[in-house]
Amino acid sequence: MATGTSHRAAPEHTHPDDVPVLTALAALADPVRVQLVRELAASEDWSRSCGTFDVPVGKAAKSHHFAVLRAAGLVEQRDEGPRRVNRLRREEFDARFPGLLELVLRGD
Amino acid sequence: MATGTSHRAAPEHTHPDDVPVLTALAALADPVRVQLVRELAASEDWSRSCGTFDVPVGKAAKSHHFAVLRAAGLVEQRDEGPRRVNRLRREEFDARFPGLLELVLRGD
DNA sequence: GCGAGTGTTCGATGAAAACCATACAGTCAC
DNA sequence: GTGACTGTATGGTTTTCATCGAACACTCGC
Repeated sequence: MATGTSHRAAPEHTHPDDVPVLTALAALADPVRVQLVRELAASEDWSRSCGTFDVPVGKAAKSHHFAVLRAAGLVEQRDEGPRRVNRLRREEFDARFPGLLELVLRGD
Repeated sequence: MATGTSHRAAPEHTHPDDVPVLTALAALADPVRVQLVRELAASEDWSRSCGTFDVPVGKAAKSHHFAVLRAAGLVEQRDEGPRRVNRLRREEFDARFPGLLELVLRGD
């Protein structure tokens, strides 16, 4: 086998270009996911693993929310040893849905 | 009693400025409501009563959806005789959530 | 007043989604 | 290998929301 050996299934990603508007809106219409996105936006790319996010739900639910964000083209994930680190797809998502991310990050 | 007599309760409106982001996103994360907003955007202000929108739900559900849109600051309503006519709050909503409405109207 | 037309409210139902606890699958250090 | 750690998958509960049918309220023309 080649180098970079990982026997774990790579997470499935969806590019923002392939995401319907309704999917993007539904993904962002949840307080927990918005909090994840905001924390992620305030961090360096690939600096945060899923477990480091402080949201008031169990880890199973957290994992589910990350899957939703991935499917909405908002988050990219990569395996780094035992943990899965994240990156907010700022530019790609912004190119597809101009202003939307900024709106969510701005807050109230 | 003064002129313009209406014994019907005026619909409660919420100004976009008082709408949380999550409420706005949740309101627009529904296919029926998006269709209503799009049809409304393609019509003149105050030209369409609730019944004239062609969505695949009964009138009870339709009434509910209009209430949600009102609460999200997206729609303004006024009673005109027996019917309730609508207006999309384009500028006010756009001032509060720049780009969001345009995003939804653009479609996919 | 009466009847037709329009829209809201109420109660109930069904579907979707969030959530948890548990069990499982990798990765790493030892 | 064993054990600690991290995240995913599964099964089941709870909550939320869209929907409908029926009843109600209001307006208007007759």
